[in-house]
Amino acid sequence: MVKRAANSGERTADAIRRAGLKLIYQKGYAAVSMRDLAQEVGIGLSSIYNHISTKQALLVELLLEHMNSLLAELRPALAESDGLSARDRLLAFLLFHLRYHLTRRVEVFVINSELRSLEPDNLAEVVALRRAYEDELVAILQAGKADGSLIVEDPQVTAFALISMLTGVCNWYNPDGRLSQNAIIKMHVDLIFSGLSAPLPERQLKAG
Amino acid sequence: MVKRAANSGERTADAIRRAGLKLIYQKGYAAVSMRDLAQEVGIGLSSIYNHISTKQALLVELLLEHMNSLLAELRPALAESDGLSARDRLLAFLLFHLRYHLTRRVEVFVINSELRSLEPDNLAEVVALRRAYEDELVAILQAGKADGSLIVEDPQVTAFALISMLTGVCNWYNPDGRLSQNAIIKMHVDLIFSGLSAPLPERQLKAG
Amino acid sequence: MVKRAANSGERTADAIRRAGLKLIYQKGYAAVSMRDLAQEVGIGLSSIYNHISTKQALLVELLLEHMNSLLAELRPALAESDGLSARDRLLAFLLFHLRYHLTRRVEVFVINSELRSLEPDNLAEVVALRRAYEDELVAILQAGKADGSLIVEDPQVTAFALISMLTGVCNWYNPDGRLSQNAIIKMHVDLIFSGLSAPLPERQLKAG
Amino acid sequence: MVKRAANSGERTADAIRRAGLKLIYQKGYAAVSMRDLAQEVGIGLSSIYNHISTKQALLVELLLEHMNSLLAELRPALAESDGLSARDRLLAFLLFHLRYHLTRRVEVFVINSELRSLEPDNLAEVVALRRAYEDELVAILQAGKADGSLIVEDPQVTAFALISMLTGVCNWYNPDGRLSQNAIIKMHVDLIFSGLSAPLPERQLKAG
DNA sequence: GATGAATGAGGATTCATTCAT
DNA sequence: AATGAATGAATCCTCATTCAT
Repeated sequence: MVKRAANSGERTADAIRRAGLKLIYQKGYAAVSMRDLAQEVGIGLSSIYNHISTKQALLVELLLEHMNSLLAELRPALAESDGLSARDRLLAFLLFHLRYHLTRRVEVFVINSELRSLEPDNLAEVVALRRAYEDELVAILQAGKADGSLIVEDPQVTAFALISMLTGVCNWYNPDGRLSQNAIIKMHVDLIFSGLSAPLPERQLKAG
Repeated sequence: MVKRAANSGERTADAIRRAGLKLIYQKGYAAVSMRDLAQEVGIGLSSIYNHISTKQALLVELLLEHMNSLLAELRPALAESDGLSARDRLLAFLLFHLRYHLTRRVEVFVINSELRSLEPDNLAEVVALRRAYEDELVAILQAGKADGSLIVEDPQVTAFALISMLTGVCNWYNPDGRLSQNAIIKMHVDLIFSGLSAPLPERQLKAG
Repeated sequence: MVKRAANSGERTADAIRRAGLKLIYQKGYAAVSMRDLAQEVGIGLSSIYNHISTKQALLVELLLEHMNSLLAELRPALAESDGLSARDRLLAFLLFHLRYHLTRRVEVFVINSELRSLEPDNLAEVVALRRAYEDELVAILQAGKADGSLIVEDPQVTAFALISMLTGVCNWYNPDGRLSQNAIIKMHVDLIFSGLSAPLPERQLKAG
Repeated sequence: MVKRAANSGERTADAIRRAGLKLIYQKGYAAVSMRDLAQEVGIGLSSIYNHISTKQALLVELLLEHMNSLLAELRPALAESDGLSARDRLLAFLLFHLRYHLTRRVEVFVINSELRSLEPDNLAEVVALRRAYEDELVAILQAGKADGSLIVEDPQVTAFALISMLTGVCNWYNPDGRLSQNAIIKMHVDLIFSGLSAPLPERQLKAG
């Protein structure tokens, strides 16, 4: 009795993913009920199970899809600076990371807050991808430390610190706010490369 | 079967707060059940309600207590550098923030992940305190921008960026790990003040 | 384990209403648990919520349905005596009221005992219907007072008194008892129209 | 540490009874919690159990006390009309009943609505007293039927009808309302003795 | 006599999920 | 693919009652 376009199944499945992402972002995985989800999508509760097998499966799917696309887009972004210095590669990484995270704030927030909602096996899978991403940055920092183009004492710690800072923008960035993405990106890049300390003459003399 | 001691009431209430903090940290507020909490404390489920009025009230109490103690301890820490330059005051802030957050990782994690579990009124109260804390940093950055001791384009953005980075250590710091608190603190302070870019002669020349 | 039929939904909903009415009659609204109700219906506890939204909603539904049907049936019953004297209209009202209340004793008892279990808004709605019913009687008594066919000092008070008396039969009438509905109705009508006082000659003389 | 007047125990017990009566009247026995009761009295929850053994025991105590005092006051009220006609004795009963019920509306309401909250043994005890009261009225009606001073077909049914009507005043009487107790009493007595039917000339002729 | 703390049982309601239609 | 009905387990919280202090 109910007729839909040929790909209505895919459309519904997509709607479920989108609604799931939105609701998990707003309320957290544990606080989102399948009823909430069904209502947001506009279908009956039990219909959801024609498209996903489990609430947990939906979360896993969302997180894996995010991590895979993050990694998939990182490689070409870094490739452009392939022969260049670690410093340039770091710049490329930063630009990519910030652009990507500012654009997909919701996914980023979710993955950072819902790791603990994952069952062990699923957690391992997601964490592996996340580590792969971090390792790209660690590798750059190690190279920079080696070639002297970057001042890095502990690449792992620095990588964590940078990712924490850069990912934090998702928590407050508002696309309708007073600052453009480019402005925000520039500020962060400057901060990371140059720090806050002003190299004033007198201070340089004192130090000397 | 019933155990009682002089101030058993206070002791139980404390145990509930401690257990609540721990469980919320591990599983998230929404995923912690009052049964879990009772079992962790080692009392009957209904006994919990002799000490807290509501699950939500427990969360609020934990978060407010944390924010209040954070602010209370910040003031004296900053007071020591009262007459000094903005740069010195920033250093004092960074040292305090890192030390405090490395010491109370659990509370910090909880407050950063459970704001969305707060009912509107409670959220407003907690957020107000959090803003007061951030504003201390913003004020320092503004002063540094004004007196030229710090390179800051947008104090608000920089404050967010710094807090994101500094708070991120809670996510990975392990007191039994290979790095001491002091080492971690030093790395972060260096990164914030000086950035990663190495001021090598050849680069300066190139740039010039 | 799962039973289903064409319109099993409606059937279950009806069964819930019937069981609810019966249990509330027997034990009182506050003393009926949803477990009791589910057991009486013969379904799982949580299944009830596929048919009603709330325990309170069930009560409201029962009471409103009763009041609406009472009013709906009153109008045609009165219509037959439309052009007649107030005395005749009163008789029609009494006959209708007694017949109806003797037939639906359970609903009548419930509505008289559970008004205080209603939340304010629901109470207002039910009370409005109840007042509409009372007003029909008040209007008849007023007309009778006006045309002199009835001795009525205060129509409102008399209406309350009559309804109290007539509704009281629900508390003791037993369809298997020694008295038929008709006998009971006759006694009440006689009492209301003529009172208990015997018009003995000597007394009439004394009064004269 | 806590000192009270000598009879503070009795005072508290009384306060509990009063508060219990009030709350049961307002919300119904099942809906009143011991917490409610303690709060109304202004003492700690567990302190209640120094004065009553059980929630049910409180209800029984209230109801028995009411019935006993009702019966105790009825006897002298009837004694005054001891040698007189059944009609006069009925009048005495009506006056007593109305006066008493108008004065102790709360107790009357409670006993009429909470019989079903009584455990079987307690119910039997209360019902026995209630029957004794009703039997006084039945006896008067029987006497009136025998001596011809009252028109009564079935004394039992008439007794129920009268008590229902007379007790109903508790549901709407308001001591601050427009009608005095005396006015209300007169109306009811007139209604019971004379009925509503007006003895108009033409009707008398028709009847003759 | 008063009470703070404890408790097992039970309160209404929601949970994720299944399955026949 | 969609769904209404069903369900056992779990949700937060309140219940009347007890008892050591």
